[in-house]
Amino acid sequence: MGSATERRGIPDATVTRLPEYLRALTSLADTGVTSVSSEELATVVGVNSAKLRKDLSYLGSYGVRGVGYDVTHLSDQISSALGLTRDQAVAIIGMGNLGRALAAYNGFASRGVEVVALLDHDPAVIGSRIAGLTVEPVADLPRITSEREVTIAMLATPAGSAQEVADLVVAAGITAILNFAPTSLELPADVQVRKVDLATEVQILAFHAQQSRLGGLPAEPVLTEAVQ
Amino acid sequence: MGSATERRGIPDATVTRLPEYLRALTSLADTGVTSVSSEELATVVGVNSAKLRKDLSYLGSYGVRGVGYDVTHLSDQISSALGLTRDQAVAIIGMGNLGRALAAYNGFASRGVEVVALLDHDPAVIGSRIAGLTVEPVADLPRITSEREVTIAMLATPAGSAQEVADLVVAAGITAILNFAPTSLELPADVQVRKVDLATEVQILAFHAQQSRLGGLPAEPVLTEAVQ
DNA sequence: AATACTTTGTGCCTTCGTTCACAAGCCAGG
DNA sequence: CCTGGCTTGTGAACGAAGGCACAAAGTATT
Repeated sequence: MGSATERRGIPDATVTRLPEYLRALTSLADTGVTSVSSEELATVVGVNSAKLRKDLSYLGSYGVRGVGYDVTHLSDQISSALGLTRDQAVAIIGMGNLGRALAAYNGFASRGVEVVALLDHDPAVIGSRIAGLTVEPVADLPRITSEREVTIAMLATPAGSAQEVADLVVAAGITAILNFAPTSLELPADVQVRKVDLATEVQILAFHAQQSRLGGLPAEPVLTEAVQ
Repeated sequence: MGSATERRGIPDATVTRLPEYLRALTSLADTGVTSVSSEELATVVGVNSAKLRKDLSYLGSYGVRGVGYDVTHLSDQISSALGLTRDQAVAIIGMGNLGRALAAYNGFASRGVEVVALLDHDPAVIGSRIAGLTVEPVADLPRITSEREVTIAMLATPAGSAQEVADLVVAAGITAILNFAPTSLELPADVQVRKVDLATEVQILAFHAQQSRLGGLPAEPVLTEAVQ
């Protein structure tokens, strides 16, 4: 992640928080708020206000001292920094349970994400319609990618075929992958991969659950740190 | 007791990686491998081998110098450290697209996660069967939690009701939540929350995709003042 | 038994991220 | 215009995480 060709610009940790800020700002705007202080916004998203200000400072100085930030303007700036000036065209590959759920997920549209293609390599699935789109063969990925300007692929295949499909994705010219398959992918360094592994998340929670179960003891209160 | 399970203060960053190691080890065991070096395992999961060794050292010294780690034994130790000696009983709340997909996801069983309850508060959904379970009313959560020893809740409700439901979850005695709703929750400090937000993940990738698009340029990456 | 070889476990240094705390800057009111 | 009250933006201290490099500790070989 932090390795290789990282432009000395916005730190990774900050980038991962920007979407949170954006969501909170959008929510505030919906309730008619036009101006917000770092303290207020920080409370909403649950972070330290100094961290929030520093994060925003990487984008430029868009706050007004003594006043706060203009909600609309800040939203625009964050959107711009994230590259959301246009919707991101996403292809979902693997139409199992998860793939279908992703295709039908209605939380994307309002946040700059548009699903433009559904792919599978099972002939029994190809051609069926899911969430308003027709499932297409994986083999068509290169054509689809260039025609619809796909920038991001969501991999929802079984673990066994994830690497193989990921190679196809990269060959098709896509450089950003959201990997839902429970396996790690070996890909060129210039391809960005983020991983969402549900069982992993549960196991991390299991650890903390165990800690708090053992934690009530009078022994050592040494580790009462908050996570994240 | 005095020997093996001496896990005092495993760093968060390590905890998040342990499930990855466990998955890789399980996969290795399935292919008949009985012993593995830190270098080999590190390659499989895509991390630095020194980091891997340091991570494992927090659990204790289970490697043999000159040889490596016994796959089965190490798996057991990690499982134990994570608190996976028993399956984690999980309740999924919110039976929309995502909740259904989670309920039907077949990647849990083999990794120590058992879905023991599906909940919703829509009477039209309650009583229907999904993935072998009957959907129950959210109001029954306290009883279900104690009867089935639920330790973790997955929140797959709309953003609007997430906080409200989370409060119920906590009131029912659950202290670990995996939040799929695109909102941040305000909860007591002793409740562990992890968040999975799909749109956020895509937006993070969008940033990196944009970076590599602009990558070759010598100019400044982020200064978008002219945009209005 | 002694030497050669392999791999772990970890001390130390570097890098990255977080938090504090305060000067700088802006608005409002008199 | 000046004063007082807020809030931003950031230098500096602190802390967590990452990675190098090597001594320690084992196996294999002769």
